[in-house]
Amino acid sequence: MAENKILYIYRTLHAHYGVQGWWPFINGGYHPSEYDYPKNEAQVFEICLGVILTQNTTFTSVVKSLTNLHVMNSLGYKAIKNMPLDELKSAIKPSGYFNQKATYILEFISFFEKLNDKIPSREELLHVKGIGPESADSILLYAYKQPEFVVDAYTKRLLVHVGLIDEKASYHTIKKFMEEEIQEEVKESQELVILYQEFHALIVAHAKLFYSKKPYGVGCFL
DNA sequence: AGCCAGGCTACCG
DNA sequence: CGGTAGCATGGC
Repeated sequence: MAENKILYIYRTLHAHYGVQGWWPFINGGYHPSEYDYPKNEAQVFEICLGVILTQNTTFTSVVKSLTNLHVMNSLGYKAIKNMPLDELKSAIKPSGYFNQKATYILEFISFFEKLNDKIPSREELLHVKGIGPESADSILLYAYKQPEFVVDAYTKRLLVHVGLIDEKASYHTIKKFMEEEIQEEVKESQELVILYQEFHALIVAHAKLFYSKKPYGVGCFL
């Protein structure tokens, strides 16, 4: 059976850049080819925290913020909840928008505590202030291993450039398109999760090189 | 020096 | 509804 274009893009990126091993942790770093992360509640929360901090920011800036919290022995929801607001803001300053993000983090923590280790639904996540569609999907995919494809600005640029979606396509449209294309070939949930995780990471790795500045897609081999 | 980063909310027409 | 200003720091 002929592979569809989306799966072709995935195979090509994977062959080119190799396994990405997202999500990275402060403790443990990258873990390519190991998909049993997160291993505990602390790692689940660290991913959620990283998702909020990385909104419209580079992950290297996020690592600085997470490291600040870590050296203060405060890289956990209980510690963050109990620390002075100014200390939190100062710790996450490198990631930008620290006033907003401090509020978002505290909002998320009160939501997270009420979960009692249950997996949140996408709808529930979207009701938390500061969690939009991409953050909700990132949390579900990387922290909770749910098969939700993550769409970001890079994904859209790439798909527009190769002519698979329209410039005006919404987040939802792009997400459903990707999920349907991929599920033509991959049905099993566990396999789907790993593919979604790697695919999004590969798109980011590739797009950093060819889709960061206009005109987008110059030199892209897809 | 200016543009961009792994977005989201609030508010506008 | 769709479109956009504002949010803030750091890297190149």
